[in-house]
Amino acid sequence: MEGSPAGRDAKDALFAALASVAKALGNGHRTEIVDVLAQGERQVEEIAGEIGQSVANTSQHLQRLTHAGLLRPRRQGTRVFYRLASERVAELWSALRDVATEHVAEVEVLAAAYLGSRDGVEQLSAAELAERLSEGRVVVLDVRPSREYEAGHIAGAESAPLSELPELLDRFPATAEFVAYCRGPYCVYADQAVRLLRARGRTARRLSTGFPEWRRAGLPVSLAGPAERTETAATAAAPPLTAAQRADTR
Amino acid sequence: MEGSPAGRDAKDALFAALASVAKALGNGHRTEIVDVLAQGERQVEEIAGEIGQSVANTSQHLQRLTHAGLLRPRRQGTRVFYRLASERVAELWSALRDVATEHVAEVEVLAAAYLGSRDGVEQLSAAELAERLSEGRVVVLDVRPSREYEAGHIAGAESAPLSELPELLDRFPATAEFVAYCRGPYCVYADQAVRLLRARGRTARRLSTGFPEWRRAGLPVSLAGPAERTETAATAAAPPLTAAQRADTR
DNA sequence: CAAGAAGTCAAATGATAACTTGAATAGAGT
DNA sequence: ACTCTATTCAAGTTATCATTTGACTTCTTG
Repeated sequence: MEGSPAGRDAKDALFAALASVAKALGNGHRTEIVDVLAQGERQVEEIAGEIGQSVANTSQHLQRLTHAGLLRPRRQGTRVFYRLASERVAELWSALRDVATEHVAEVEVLAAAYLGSRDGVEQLSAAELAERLSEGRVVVLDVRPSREYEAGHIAGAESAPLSELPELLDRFPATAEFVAYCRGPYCVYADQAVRLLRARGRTARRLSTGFPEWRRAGLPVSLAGPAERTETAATAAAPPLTAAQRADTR
Repeated sequence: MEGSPAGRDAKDALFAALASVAKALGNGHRTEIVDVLAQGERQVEEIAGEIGQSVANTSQHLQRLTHAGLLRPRRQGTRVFYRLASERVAELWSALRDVATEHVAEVEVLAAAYLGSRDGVEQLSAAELAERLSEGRVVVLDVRPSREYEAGHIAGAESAPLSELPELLDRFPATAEFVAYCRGPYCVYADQAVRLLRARGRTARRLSTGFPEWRRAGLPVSLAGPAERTETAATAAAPPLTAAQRADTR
């Protein structure tokens, strides 16, 4: 009854199909793609640029992800825009990242190598930021490319791409408490912004996660739309999106 | 600044490390292993039996999972017991299954082939079951092997492995409303139990998920321990385990 | 210390994967 | 119809994966 050869082949086929989704995520370039698309849809060439691969190769990766059900392409004339198939895909990516962060020792080392020394880059959880934000005690900086800011950002955040950050600084009092965020926990921009700010004697920390996680947690965001609208946990889409919250409150 | 070749190699290495976890799950046999281990620790030979593979091959799969950080082995004399590295691994498995279920059309077909026609096997969400259970309106049957029942089960459930189910039936009134559950959404036992019960004119449904999901949702369970104890959401470990809840309430 | 049991290792196999290169589509603009 | 652009396809190479087989290690027990 247990390992009965009865349903053996059927069971193997079923679990192989479940595993096919993991297989699609089992490549560094494809996880990078998912990470980028968590910010919003992109066309092939843009994605290729982001992951530093040829367009042909990127196209094949995109097709594997699509066939695995993780992406949904949208044709527009000669262009193809890819986006995540659903919010759940972003949640899966989050869960994967969390497990890797917790159980793969190598990740810590590689993250330090990529993000730079994290000494002096203090982190802040989404819950803490939400609290301070509601009390108006912080200046929140969105250091992603401005296009991503425009597609949606933390309610009340300023757009401050790294290149423009120095000039923007004069607008804020010397005592301002800054919090920078970008795409996710392994996005460099926020770390660089914090280092830049601290080098200029400012008080700055980074959000431990990124915009997609903040949004999934139902925290207040501003989204691009017919008319720009601000959503909060109260007005957000029906289900309270519990799955994302652990990722944010740690 | 974007695809700057500066941190290119470091970024690739980091994302490759994150993807390594997905790679470990990217094989049907290994996902089966994770599914089994979500019920509790097992030794190599048992696992090999469950997945219908040779011990040597199973051992290598177990080692890949271990090196990826998903499992934690425990030696005891000549035996090695494998278990999931943490609850988060089970959450990752859940997230993966959910995405596959939602976005991979093939899964539905293969599930039907493995579980048998699901006509007449009505499902019940964990939330619904929790409600009926608290009102004492159902008989909950744990149709996993009794060892798994003993390691932990839904509070108030009866152990009813398929082979013993027919005899047990006499103990319950003809009007009893049964709910069967087993390892997870793709576990056959519960479906078979429901069909068996209905063939005998009983009223029966299956829990849509399984014991691990129920437990992670903080719903009441009985766990094996020094003294058998019953835990509920109130007495359970500190964080309310929000991540699991979506999986259960659907 | 010999014998057995439980796992692991090593080598060999056929199958997939990743990336490159160059060619092929398929809309859009002229 | 020509041409440009964005994307995909096809073929080929090298690397990695899954599985089998048989030998090996390491504990336990007589």
